[in-house]
Amino acid sequence: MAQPKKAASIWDVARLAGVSHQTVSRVVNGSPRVAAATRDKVLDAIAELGYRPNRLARSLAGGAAESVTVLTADTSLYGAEAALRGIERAARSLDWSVQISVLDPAETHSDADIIARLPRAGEPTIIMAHDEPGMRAKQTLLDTQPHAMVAIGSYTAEELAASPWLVGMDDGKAAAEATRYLLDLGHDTVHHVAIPTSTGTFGGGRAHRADGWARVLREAGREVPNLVPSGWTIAEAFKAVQPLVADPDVTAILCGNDHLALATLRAAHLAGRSVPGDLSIIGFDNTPFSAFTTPALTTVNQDFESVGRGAFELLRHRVDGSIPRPKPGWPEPELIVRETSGPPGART
Amino acid sequence: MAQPKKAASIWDVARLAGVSHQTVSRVVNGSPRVAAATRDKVLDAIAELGYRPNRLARSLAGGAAESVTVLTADTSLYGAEAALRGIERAARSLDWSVQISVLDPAETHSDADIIARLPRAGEPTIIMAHDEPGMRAKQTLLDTQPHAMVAIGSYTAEELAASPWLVGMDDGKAAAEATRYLLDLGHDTVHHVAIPTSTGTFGGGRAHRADGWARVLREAGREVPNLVPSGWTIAEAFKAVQPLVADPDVTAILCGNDHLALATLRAAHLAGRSVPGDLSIIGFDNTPFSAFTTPALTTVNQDFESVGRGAFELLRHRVDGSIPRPKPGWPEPELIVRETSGPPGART
DNA sequence: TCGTTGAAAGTTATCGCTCACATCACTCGG
DNA sequence: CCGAGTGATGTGAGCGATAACTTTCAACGA
Repeated sequence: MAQPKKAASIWDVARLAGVSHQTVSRVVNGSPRVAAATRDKVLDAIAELGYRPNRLARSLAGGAAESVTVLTADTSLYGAEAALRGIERAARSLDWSVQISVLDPAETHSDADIIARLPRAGEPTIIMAHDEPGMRAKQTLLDTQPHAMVAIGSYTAEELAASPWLVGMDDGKAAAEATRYLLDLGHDTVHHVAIPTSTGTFGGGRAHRADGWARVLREAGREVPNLVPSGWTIAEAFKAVQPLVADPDVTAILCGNDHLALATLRAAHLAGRSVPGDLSIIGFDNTPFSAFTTPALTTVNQDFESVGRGAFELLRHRVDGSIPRPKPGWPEPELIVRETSGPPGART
Repeated sequence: MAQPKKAASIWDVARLAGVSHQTVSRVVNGSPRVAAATRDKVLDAIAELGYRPNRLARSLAGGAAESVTVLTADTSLYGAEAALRGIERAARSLDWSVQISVLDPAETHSDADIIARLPRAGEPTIIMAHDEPGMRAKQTLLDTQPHAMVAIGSYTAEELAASPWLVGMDDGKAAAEATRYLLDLGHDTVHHVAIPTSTGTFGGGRAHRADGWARVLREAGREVPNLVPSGWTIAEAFKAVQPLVADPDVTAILCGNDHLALATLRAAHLAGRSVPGDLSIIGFDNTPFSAFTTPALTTVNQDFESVGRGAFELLRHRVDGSIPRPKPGWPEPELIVRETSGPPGART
């Protein structure tokens, strides 16, 4: 066993069972036109040799896909992780395999670079990245194999309808809802600490969370405060929100995700401001920890896992050219009110 | 473009460049024995056709591995996620591809089931799972392809030395250190809320964190309290620690990971116990959020990403039969004292 | 001048499997 | 009693590369 003894091939099984390789193939793939006795012989041989089909050879020969590659920006983000889980589950249940490839935000990936990550031309691919390299990857795939790619992100209903290769949720609407909720609570205005994708500094400008927030403020005739940009890490956010929590006029902050909200909560605490008494904080994503912070975070729940599953389904259909576009069968983002939000000056 | 136009193969390139397919192969693989003029012709053809090698075919023919499959239990655990990131980074830098396959803890996976997840016989595999299915997967691979598998986990120095296919850190030592630290602070004893892998109910019984904890208590001549078992989720932990936080005699709790610690912190808060005044809480893993809770969690830092990288390196060497075993070049687990720990009855 | 040498390029076999077709042995209707 | 029909198998050709030879041909030394 220590010796990497060559693995059994379909031919070895065929020889041992005394049949042709094609018959073995039929048995393995569950073809109905095989005599029961023959099937048993083959099955025995397979067991004895410990044979198992080589997926590589199979896809090479058959052209059957049965494999997805996920191009992602950062698996440490809760949303990305959950979506990946959804993809994996869905794929697994159909016996597809899942490859992941992390796009480094620091590097500039050339088209060739991106293409090189796919195991073969026409490889079904899901893109989960909204940063510069992600956008580039999207464009590259759109140009080379539009029928075998799908992108996950946050899009408005119109965008989703316009591009059959887009999957996502309208978190702009959710951000609007959260903002309106804070306004209704009596806050004069709401500040926004934004995740990098919301700063709209690169092509495409996915700034939906920020858009929804700004729209509601304008509709309510309020001043739209400068958006506070933050990096993805909690530490960056902690730094970014310092001026905000130090300003006593700021009574409500909508954060781009729960990590930023946690940083804001911490910063507020250290600045001596009580939450939600002096300051209301709302997060985004309903990250598992969010229900257990002190005070517990008010946040927006998003079912990323379903989105991941949906992306896989859509991709599968696009690849085999069937059904045009399945309905997004997942719940809309929804505000979950916990303990970090309340009326201004409510000193609990 | 809408039509899944067949991708260019090496033959197409050869034809266009007016050379043999082998010459194209030489150019693609950077063989030195190709005339400059020929190389240019081929390169032009490649560019014109947008040709790119098919990895499947390449591995089929060459036998070159260039692919790892990661069998993991749960990508939502910080440790697993970080290790996966480490693996991906290391693999990517060598141009290997990474497959992931999530083992469902609820299902009982048969050997065949596990084997079926690997794209081919002898597929290099890294196992990151300590639950029932993970153990089974480990055994299966150990039996069928010991030279092409590596397992990540927490092991003692002796275990690591004994099994050349093991990679990990000695978190038992770290747990011991944390326990000793609490004892030195003046606590009579330390309670332990354990992650599922520490309850030792299944084969192998990886109970290192709990072991280290119990050992120190015994060495100090203290009573070893009953270990409090918890599930992986924060909600489960929250439920499990209720009796603990309700008991005023409990002054120090070591938690199996930061999520459990967060739940404990929350439960303590709701039970009206101040931290660290009435109760000290220590977590494990130094999860990103742990520095930003209020109060900030004292925890044990572990460099999972390095472990992941190390696992990949080891696997690579095992596969090609080189170097017996590289030294684990990552930092040992280390206690990070923040705000949730202090002397008993210290009412800050 | 002829054989030697070695770089450059071409040929052929293979990897493990699926596809499309060919073959073979029966069974059944006229 | 024979050809058609049908289910069970076998045969051969790729899929897209790489590996291991073989061939071609110009340069070079004796």
